Amino acid sequence: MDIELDRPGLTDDVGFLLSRASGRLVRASNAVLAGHGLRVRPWSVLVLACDAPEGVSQRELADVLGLDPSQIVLLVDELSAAALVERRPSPADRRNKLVLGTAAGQAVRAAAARDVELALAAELADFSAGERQLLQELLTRLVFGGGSPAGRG
Amino acid sequence: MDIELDRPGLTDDVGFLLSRASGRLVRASNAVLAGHGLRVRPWSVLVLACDAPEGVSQRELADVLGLDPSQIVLLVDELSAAALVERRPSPADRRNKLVLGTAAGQAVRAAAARDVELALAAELADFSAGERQLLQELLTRLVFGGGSPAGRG
DNA sequence: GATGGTGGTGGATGATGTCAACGAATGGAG
DNA sequence: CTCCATTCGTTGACATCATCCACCACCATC
Repeated sequence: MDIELDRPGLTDDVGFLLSRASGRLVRASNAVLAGHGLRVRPWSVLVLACDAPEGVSQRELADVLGLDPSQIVLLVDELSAAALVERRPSPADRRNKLVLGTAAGQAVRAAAARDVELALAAELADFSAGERQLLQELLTRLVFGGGSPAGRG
Repeated sequence: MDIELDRPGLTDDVGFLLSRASGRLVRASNAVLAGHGLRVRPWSVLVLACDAPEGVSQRELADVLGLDPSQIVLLVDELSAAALVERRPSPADRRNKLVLGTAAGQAVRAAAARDVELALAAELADFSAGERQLLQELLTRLVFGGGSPAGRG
């Protein structure tokens, strides 16, 4: 039986729910990505690299992913060792190293993306398409709306 | 100019958004909780312990928080050392150790909860009350699978 | 060619996530 | 009552992640 308290409990806390939901999806995604030799973090770097036709600088990666630049180095190292991405010095600014997805990287990205989407759909099985869309929009505003790190229009 | 891709990008991925949003709120909460000598994790244990009139078993804590039982041990150790909670053997089942919030724990919980709520409100500044409520409900369903623990509606 | 600012790299340290193994206690089967 | 499977708490180990700081390469300015 449920005991209803007159003060806000932990399960009403958006921060807690976010953390819990995130952990759940990360776990599910990791399980699926393991089949491709990836984890969530390297995979997200791979996706960003493959999505940028002209490559992404590591600073941009750190910015979008909300990670410390030193983490990006290791992530790109790992993907580079697997020949999924490659570092290329920027012609405009040689400080920048543009990260680009290789052909193999593109292939892995596509295959992994499908699996991740399936795992995600399984986690969101109780949600209608509209609800999922709504959740996505709310989260997008939460992440990129306020102190937008990537400066999205 | 923005390049619109015909395939789903990372920033459209609910899992990524969840992870990013969670990280953001955890960071903000940790910053606030540092003033009370706490972090998010120990704080959530404290809240659960204080909310349960008859205490919570460590297994229940691990269950609700989605953590490994071995993590709970360290968390309760830490809170116990700070005299915010205490372990009490369950009268019904001596395997169980019920975790209870002390008077000091209740006080810290109340004070910290206010600060956390303020930090949360700041992060959700762009959201209307209805939108925040909506987000909370969606997340609750995602985490607890529709079987709402707090009995909504 | 100094100076200050930026991007990438490396290292250190504490926190997290995950798993395996152990002792204590319970519940059921003989 | 004894044996056995299960559960709870605990400990230890190990990989990943978060955060910070120092360093070098490069760019822009003067």
